[in-house]
Amino acid sequence: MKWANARKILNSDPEVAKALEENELEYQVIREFIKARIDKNLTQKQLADLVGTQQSNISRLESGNYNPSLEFLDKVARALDKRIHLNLV
Amino acid sequence: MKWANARKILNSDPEVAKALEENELEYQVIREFIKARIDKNLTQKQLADLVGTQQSNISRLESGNYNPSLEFLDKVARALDKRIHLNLV
DNA sequence: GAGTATCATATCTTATATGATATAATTATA
DNA sequence: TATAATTATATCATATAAGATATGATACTC
Repeated sequence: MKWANARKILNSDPEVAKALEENELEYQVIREFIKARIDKNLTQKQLADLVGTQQSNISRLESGNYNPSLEFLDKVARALDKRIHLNLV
Repeated sequence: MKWANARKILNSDPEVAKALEENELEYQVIREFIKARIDKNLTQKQLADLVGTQQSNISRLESGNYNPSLEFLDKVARALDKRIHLNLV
């Protein structure tokens, strides 16, 4: 199934649609970071060491229900040899 | 003077270059938010009311030396009828 | 230049992000 | 299937974000 289709079905329930809309950014950010880590073939532990934190904290970031600061995201991004681009659209 | 030129001069001092590089994201984000607010002809007070916070907190965001959370930035963006796009590049 | 609007700064309180450790759950490998 | 590797979850301590109020500094307007 195409995502557009799945999204249409999900949106038909107002509560689901609302939850999706409100958490769009969070999940997009999580996906970006997980993808970047996997692309570099790093474990959470390895990334944690590069960042200077613990594996559990990387897991917390990647698992959601979390509101990271811009600086923390920036640190993780740099450990992944990336830079954050943030735009208002 | 073109920015590229100014940047070249600034970069010639390693300490200045380092400070610039480290704070690039912060200043870019600040500029985005200030521009979006001005474009909508809102005062900090008006934006604060829309966000549900105080004028001083908007000023704190726009004045730097601050490490906002993703959620706070998202709230402000939405009050400005914008959405945050965050990418790793 | 007095009065007003806007923004910056200082400071307090409270909520929560982050560092940290331990351990459970899950997945990969032999 | 047992062992190891990896990830998720729980929890505590500490640092700090964010709400809030007050007031100082700057810029407009009359």
